[in-house]
Amino acid sequence: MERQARRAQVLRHAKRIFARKGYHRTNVAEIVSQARIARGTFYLYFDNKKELFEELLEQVLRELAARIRRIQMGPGEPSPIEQLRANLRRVMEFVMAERELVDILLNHSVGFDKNLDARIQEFYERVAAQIKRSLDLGIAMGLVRSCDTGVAARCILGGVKESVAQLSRGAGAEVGEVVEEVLNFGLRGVAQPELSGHLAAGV
Amino acid sequence: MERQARRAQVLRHAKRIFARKGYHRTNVAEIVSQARIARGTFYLYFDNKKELFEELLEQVLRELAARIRRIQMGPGEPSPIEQLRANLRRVMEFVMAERELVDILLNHSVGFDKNLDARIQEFYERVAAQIKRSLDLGIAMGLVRSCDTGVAARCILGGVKESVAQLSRGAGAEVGEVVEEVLNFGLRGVAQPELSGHLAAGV
Amino acid sequence: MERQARRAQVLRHAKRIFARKGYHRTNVAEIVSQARIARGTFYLYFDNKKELFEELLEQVLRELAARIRRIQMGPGEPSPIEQLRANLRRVMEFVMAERELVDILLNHSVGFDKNLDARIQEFYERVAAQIKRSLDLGIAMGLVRSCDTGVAARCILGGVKESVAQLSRGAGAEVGEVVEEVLNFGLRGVAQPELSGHLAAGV
Amino acid sequence: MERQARRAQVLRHAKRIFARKGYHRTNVAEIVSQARIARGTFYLYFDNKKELFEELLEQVLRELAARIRRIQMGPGEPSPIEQLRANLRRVMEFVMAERELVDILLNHSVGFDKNLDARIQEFYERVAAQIKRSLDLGIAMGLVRSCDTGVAARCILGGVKESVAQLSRGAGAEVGEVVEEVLNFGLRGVAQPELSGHLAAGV
DNA sequence: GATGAATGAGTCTTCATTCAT
DNA sequence: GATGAATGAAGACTCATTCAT
Repeated sequence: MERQARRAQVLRHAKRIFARKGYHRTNVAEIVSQARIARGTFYLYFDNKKELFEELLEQVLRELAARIRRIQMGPGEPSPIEQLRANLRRVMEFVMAERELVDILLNHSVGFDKNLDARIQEFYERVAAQIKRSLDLGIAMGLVRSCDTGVAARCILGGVKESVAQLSRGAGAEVGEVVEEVLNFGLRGVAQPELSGHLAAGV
Repeated sequence: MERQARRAQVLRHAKRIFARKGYHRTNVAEIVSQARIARGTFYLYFDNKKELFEELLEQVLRELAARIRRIQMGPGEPSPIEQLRANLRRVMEFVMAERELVDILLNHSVGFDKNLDARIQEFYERVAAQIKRSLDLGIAMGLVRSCDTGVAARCILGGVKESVAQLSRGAGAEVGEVVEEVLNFGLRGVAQPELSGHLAAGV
Repeated sequence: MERQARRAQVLRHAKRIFARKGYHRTNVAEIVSQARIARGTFYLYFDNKKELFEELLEQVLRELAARIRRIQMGPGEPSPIEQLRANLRRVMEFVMAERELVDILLNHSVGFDKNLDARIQEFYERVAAQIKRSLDLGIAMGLVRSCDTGVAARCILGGVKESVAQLSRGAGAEVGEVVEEVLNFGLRGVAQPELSGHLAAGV
Repeated sequence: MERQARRAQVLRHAKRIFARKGYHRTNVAEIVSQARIARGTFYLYFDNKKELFEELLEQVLRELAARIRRIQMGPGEPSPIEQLRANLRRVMEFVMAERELVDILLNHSVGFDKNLDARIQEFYERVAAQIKRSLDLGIAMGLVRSCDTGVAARCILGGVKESVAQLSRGAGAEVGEVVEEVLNFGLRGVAQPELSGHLAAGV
């Protein structure tokens, strides 16, 4: 486990630097200097610079994926809206706890490498598809207005991403308030007009 | 005007390559090879690689800014919703016409340089502020529900960005449909519940 | 003669720039820009940058050589000292009139090119040899003390060069005073001790 | 000290090449090839080509400065003339031992860079000033004839420089003879006529 | 003759990665 | 395992010279 501790140490420092300067402007020299290890040691733990970066990216995608849970419809489950709220809250709390990681995902990862681009693209695609499925179900249940659920899903995803970025930047409101507003906005955007009125201020 | 034609030629090729590979992975050698000019010729028209990139970025920001017009409230003006629709349409049409440029903005520009980052940040900030002002006005006029307009503005901006990206990627629906859906979604997301019902399918 | 005028114009500007920045840091772009001619035109008048530089150097060496006259011993000639003084004066007056050219010779010409180095070396060698011959003659005539005339000739040449540089730099005394002091110093340095006393203040 | 040895190795080779070809015509490729190191290794030891050159220049100026000692007038000190002779000898011996370094100073350093030019200029200025002070003192003591000591100092400096260059070129006499002749010449050039006779052949 | 756009060889410098100790 | 000196491929930029108009 000594090995894992070393890796973690390097990852921690690399994360900070990647978040600040991006992949290309970060050089191995700075990582090893910050992590207080020798240049050669770096390559004992990571195949190369790119692999390290990918590992950080994998970390953030895995964690985010874990925090976005599928809506459960069984009896005894919290209401769907409550589950959405919980999802959002888990995502936003992660954002606040791991700003640097989120920064890497949001700002420094696209256009860096074909494979990685695809990996990230795929993640968002999956999230968007999950939202779309929920919307389609909502329509079937008469809760969601009839609409192009593909586009609507993108709008919701985009709204969340932008709010996440804003939150990570440290500007704007508290996590709780942002969660409520994003949820409120998203729900009203797709809700059946007749139901929209029932969405109270606190949703 | 010969000079401008040459510049344009180089810009055209560079745009394509930057869009595909990003700033760092694009090298001057490839630009000049694609543009069928000699290495030195490049430097007759641009100070350096960065300056060329910035010019492309400036181009897209300028064009987008020009296409997003402030909502006019005077008599004889089209309805605010119609003006929003026109804004969205102009933006989306530009996206379709200049996918590569939009790609550069969306995927390859953040985390590249302090100044450029700030330049882009500022652009989005301005757009978000414009949206927020509209929402605040909407609240005063009783058209928009009471909400955290800062967060809501970010949600709208995010939704547009994500839809734009999707559109640029070539996936999904037609421009017209996307415009309508984004508009519809955004309006309902912030509209007074009583008015939401009046937003017909075609808004 | 139009052609000669053009050449002269370019030479004049090039001279100034070479004097200020040296051969390597002066580029053809600046020369043609200052001379208000097109880049291509430059090559109608000069084979290349180096040739232009050599021409300037040739100019200064030729002019200096012309101003350093062999001492004439016949009856009716001015005294040898008077002839030395005239030589020195002619050299120094040229220095003051053509500082830029002298600067090129003194500061920017050595170590630039094998051939040119040899050319300059040879010039100084010739001057040194001339001085040495005079000293040898002086010894034969009992005017000059017995000494290593090779080294003494170098000392005299060095003294003149250094004084010339100082003069060109604009620091120090008037031409007349410098001429007298250099002459006085040089003569005393080599004169027979018995004659040294006869060299009055004004030599 | 390993590091110092490496630096020294590179400096040694660079010195030789700079001496032969000057700063601009020497390229890093040749230095590393001669020093049998890789291109990148060069930059482990020196920031860039210019810094390396400056270090060599600094070396020669520092060493020369150390070898030129102020004349001490106290009892028990060697006679002033003996001290001058020792200074000259130390300088000339350094010249013979480090011809390449001296070549760099004498032939390749002027007109290369504003700062460096100033650095060298200043060095000579200081030496000239030191000579001038000695002459002024000599006048006060009745040993030196009344003269423009500024110009005389330049003549002496020039004589030494020229002799040094000659010596470095390998032409001419032995160090010992040159020292004696330069000293003799310089002293007689400025001595009170009455004393000039007392300066025997061996000064 | 004059022009100036175009050329491309030449140079410095960076940095991810390796390997002998 | 750890080290850090060494490597060399890669890339940006300059500038003397040419040549079609």
